Amino acid sequence: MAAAAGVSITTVSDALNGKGRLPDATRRHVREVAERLGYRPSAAARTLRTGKSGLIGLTVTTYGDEPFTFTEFAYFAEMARAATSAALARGYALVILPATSRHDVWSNVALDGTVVIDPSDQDPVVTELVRQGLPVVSDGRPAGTLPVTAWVDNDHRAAVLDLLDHLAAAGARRIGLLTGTTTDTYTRLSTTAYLHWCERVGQDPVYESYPAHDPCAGAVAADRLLARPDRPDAVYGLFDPNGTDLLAAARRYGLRVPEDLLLVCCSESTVYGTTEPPITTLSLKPRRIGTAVVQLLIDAIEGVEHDGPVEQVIPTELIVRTSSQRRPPRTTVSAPRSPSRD
Amino acid sequence: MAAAAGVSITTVSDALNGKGRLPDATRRHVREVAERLGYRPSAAARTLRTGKSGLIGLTVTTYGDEPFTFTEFAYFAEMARAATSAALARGYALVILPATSRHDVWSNVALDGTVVIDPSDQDPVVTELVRQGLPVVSDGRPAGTLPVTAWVDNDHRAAVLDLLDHLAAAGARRIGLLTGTTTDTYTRLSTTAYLHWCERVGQDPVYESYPAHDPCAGAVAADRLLARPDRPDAVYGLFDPNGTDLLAAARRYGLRVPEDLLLVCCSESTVYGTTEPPITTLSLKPRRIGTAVVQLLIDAIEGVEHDGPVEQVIPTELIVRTSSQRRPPRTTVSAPRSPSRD
DNA sequence: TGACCATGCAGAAACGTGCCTGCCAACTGG
DNA sequence: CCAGTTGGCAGGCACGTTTCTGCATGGTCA
Repeated sequence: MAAAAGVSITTVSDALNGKGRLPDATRRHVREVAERLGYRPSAAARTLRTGKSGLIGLTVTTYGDEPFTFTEFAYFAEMARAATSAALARGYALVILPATSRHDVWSNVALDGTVVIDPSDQDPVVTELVRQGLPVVSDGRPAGTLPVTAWVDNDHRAAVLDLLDHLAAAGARRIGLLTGTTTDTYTRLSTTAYLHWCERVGQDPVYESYPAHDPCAGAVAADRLLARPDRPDAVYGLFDPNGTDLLAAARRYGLRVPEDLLLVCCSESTVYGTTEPPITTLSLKPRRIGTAVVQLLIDAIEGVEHDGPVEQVIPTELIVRTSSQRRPPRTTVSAPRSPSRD
Repeated sequence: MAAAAGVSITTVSDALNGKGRLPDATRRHVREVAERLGYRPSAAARTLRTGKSGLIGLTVTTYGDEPFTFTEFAYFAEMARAATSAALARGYALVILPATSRHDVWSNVALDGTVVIDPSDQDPVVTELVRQGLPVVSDGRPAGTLPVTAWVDNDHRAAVLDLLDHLAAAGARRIGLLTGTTTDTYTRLSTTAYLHWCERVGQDPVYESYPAHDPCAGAVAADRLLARPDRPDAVYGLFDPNGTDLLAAARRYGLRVPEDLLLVCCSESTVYGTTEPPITTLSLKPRRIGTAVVQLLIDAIEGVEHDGPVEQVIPTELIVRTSSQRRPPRTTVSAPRSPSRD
């Protein structure tokens, strides 16, 4: 390449990177030759020399044997998409990595930093990365003393309390919970918020737990919850598929929604706008979270100072639909759903 | 590191890579010191030296301004998940890249090869990669003379013909199609298969098109299709959300499913098992496609010879549910859905 | 006219591997 | 006892950048 342009290696580098003291003529000439030859500088060499790879990792905690939970929960898909977009917009690319510390893969890729979704307490991957001096930003407030660079999360407690108040205001006397057996922060915070609320209003807790990664178990647990002698007249489901599961279970028991049973679930799926009846959902705004996480990470990589705290709380949104309104509005032709933009 | 272990750099390299002529004692010693120091060989240097990065790209064609379509279609999410798993299982990591040839990102990452989902004819990214000598495997039979290394696809034509026969056997007299305005291979093949089928059985085609990336437009198009004077008594929707869209539209027009309207859509979403009524779906088996694509790509990277053709056709699966059966089975308590495993 | 500076470029040292080559010691066979 | 072989390691080059330094040349100013 340098030979083809009749200049030195230094000049090529300077011309392409806009550095050095070169007249425009030389710069143009070099770029033109590079274009003609289809020359692409070696990313590996650049990375070796500069120490920056332009790659950031994305790690999703794994339930079960499958490495990812992308599919079951629209949350992860949306969050990952937003993160990818945000990274690309700033010239970075995203690498998807397993949460398990498989040396052979992790050490094969030179990362500038990593996004970790829902890290467990004492997460070995995180501690290893931090030891290497790499910035780590987590989606989900880190448990314990996990030394992340920054984190982004919702206020799960407030969201659940607000949601339960909403159900109570709609007439619910006994609200049930469909929750998970896993110990991740989301499940834990949401469940304790529920228990607190029950204590505050003097209701006996009514809940069923199941392993969230098993879609079959979700349907069974929904059934169990509605089969109880102390059957709730409203249910909040913590996970994405709970809405359809609960709706199906309600139909099996002849319960009308919302007349006999109020329903809310936490989901990012748009299908709940067109179910019969449409189901109220709690959105955690994964796109905003994915974007925020990546921004914080790249800021840390590039040494941008944050005077504020490196914690960011994203507000949730309760999308109220028919399933949580005791008096459903007069049935009218519902407008086609419109795309939500954040 | 070499100094800490009291050996030469060569010995360290040989010890960690299992090469050279070293007694087990030395090998163990070096590995132990490396472990103690938390030493990780530089991925950038290794890549520079060997020419292999252990990274493969994943590119999704973009509709509209958002770089990815992950969310709308469970297909992409499942396919990406399977591809990621398959790559990791063979020691590779996946990098998500934009389909647009943004130099700054593409040239920042050293790839060993790339998976391209649904490349357009004359795709500039593909031709550029091939020019660089990198293997490219596409999900979707490449249009025109696109020089991909290998490809994997379904037999869309056969799938559609089979599906239409199924609807006709269930009593459909006039089958409508909800299709897209885009020119990707999937849409094109499916639509022409529909037109062929219509011609064969002597039915006038009844279809509505809309830009598939716009979820709002899908609902409107579904409405349009059922509002036509030549209203079909069965509809096949090419895209994931069409099922719920059509169901909602049918309710608005007072049409019972499946008594007045048979419904099938192409989707990987599990929600169609619990809608009212459950909707028959055509599954393209994205997990098998994602796995196959990555296997072929890594085989090409590692120089594994294929005596057979480097084309692979994955069978589709028609998951028959109530919505496409004119005589619905006696209503019974439907079993909770079980996870499908491929 | 000589000192000084700006301009335009080239040389060369790293970055951290992998691998080829080579050297020394010890062992082996005749 | 000596040539040949084998085991055990170290030296050193190359991968393709970035960047620091340095060397000319020509212009400016006192």
